[in-house]
Amino acid sequence: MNIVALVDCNNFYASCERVFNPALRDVPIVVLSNNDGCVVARSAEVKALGIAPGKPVYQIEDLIRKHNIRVFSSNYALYGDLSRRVMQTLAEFSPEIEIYSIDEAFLDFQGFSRRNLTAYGHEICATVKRWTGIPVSIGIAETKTLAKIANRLAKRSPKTKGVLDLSDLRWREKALAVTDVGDVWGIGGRYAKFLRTQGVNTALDLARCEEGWVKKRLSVVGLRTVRELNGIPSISMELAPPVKKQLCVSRSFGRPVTTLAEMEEALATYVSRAAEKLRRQNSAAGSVMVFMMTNRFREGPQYVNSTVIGLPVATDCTQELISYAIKGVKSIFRTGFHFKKAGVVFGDICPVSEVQMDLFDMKDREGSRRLMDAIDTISARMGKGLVRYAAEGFKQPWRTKFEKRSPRYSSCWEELAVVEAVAGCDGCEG
DNA sequence: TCTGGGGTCCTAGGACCC
DNA sequence: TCTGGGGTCCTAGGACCC
Repeated sequence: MNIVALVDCNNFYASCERVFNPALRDVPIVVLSNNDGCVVARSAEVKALGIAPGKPVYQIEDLIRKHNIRVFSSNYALYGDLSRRVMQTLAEFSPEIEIYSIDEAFLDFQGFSRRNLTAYGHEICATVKRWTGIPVSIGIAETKTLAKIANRLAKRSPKTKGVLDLSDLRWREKALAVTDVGDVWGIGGRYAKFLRTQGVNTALDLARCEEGWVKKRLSVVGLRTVRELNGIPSISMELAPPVKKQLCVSRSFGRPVTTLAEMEEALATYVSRAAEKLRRQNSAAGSVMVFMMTNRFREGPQYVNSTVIGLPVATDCTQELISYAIKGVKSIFRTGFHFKKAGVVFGDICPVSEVQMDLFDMKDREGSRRLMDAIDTISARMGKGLVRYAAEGFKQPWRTKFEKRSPRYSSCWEELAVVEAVAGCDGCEG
């Protein structure tokens, strides 16, 4: 029998902030999106206050003051590093693991069925907590979609102590009956609304829908979901991270951009980040799309535009990609607007080894390859951003804000956590 | 003053070809 | 008055995820 576990970190970003700062334990915490704009993560205390995810922070200033909520900018260096540690720990417990997102992983438990899976789950929770400081919950079931539901219930019910095994049929129906259709993995806001108009209100209602009808109204994706709810595995484990077909880097600006020069700097910077990602997966991009937009939430003249530049020869070389992107920027930039956000999307991505060459291509590709290797090596050894293109600008006044970021405790020498010895401390051993 | 970022997949419809 | 049929490819838009 197919058995899969979904391990999900509890309030991951908020939990990360607590790992190196015990004073934050039991204190309400929110973590903000880029530019310190919206709430993207909440501790349990904040969820209890009813603050919705995605809430713009300026709309909850009063609540923050009243309940003394601690507010943090996103600290991706910290979260990424702790995520890696959690995943490494999980890999000890199953030969097959799919890292689904920064805070979730599916473990294949096939062949484990004779064990007491609930006890095994508790052992995983305890080990991850001990080794990384991060609390996790685990849902176990025959399919990924059911494991998601099990996980959600495990988080909600204190009785489960963080682990719920739904592989027993008797429990499955009960679990589906208490799960709102909108809380099913794969059913978003639009589908949930539509399904409710059809009298489909719970996961159990959805599981009992006729397959032909589901396929017609929710496409084959919805059909897979329904089958999964009935215990038929229809979404397989992805053991290796898939090569990206599209790579995007976009950011809101810390303050409005009004000049072409600044817009070019910003785009050059984003292209540089995107090109690093591209090289990490050994790919080359065949097209570059750039876009820019004003702030749709503000009064004043609005402008949104984008342009795609097809490359004669696909490349992973930063300076070449920057030059195409700058051409795009020049073609769509207009003065007289306060730009809020811009970005770059690489498309027509193919493996570097399969790049179609051009008979009349005169570029020194071997030379650029060596340059890229050198830059990537320096960045890896000496720190990101140490070497960069002049086109990226120096002061970068438009940069995204992270004004409330905690120290990068685990990935930056200057910001390591400091432990002060206290005389007479009896908690120390040896 | 202040409203995130980065992805995937599927479908419908148009263009184009024979 | 009359206007085939079937296939492929591409793109835009819509849905979803964290």
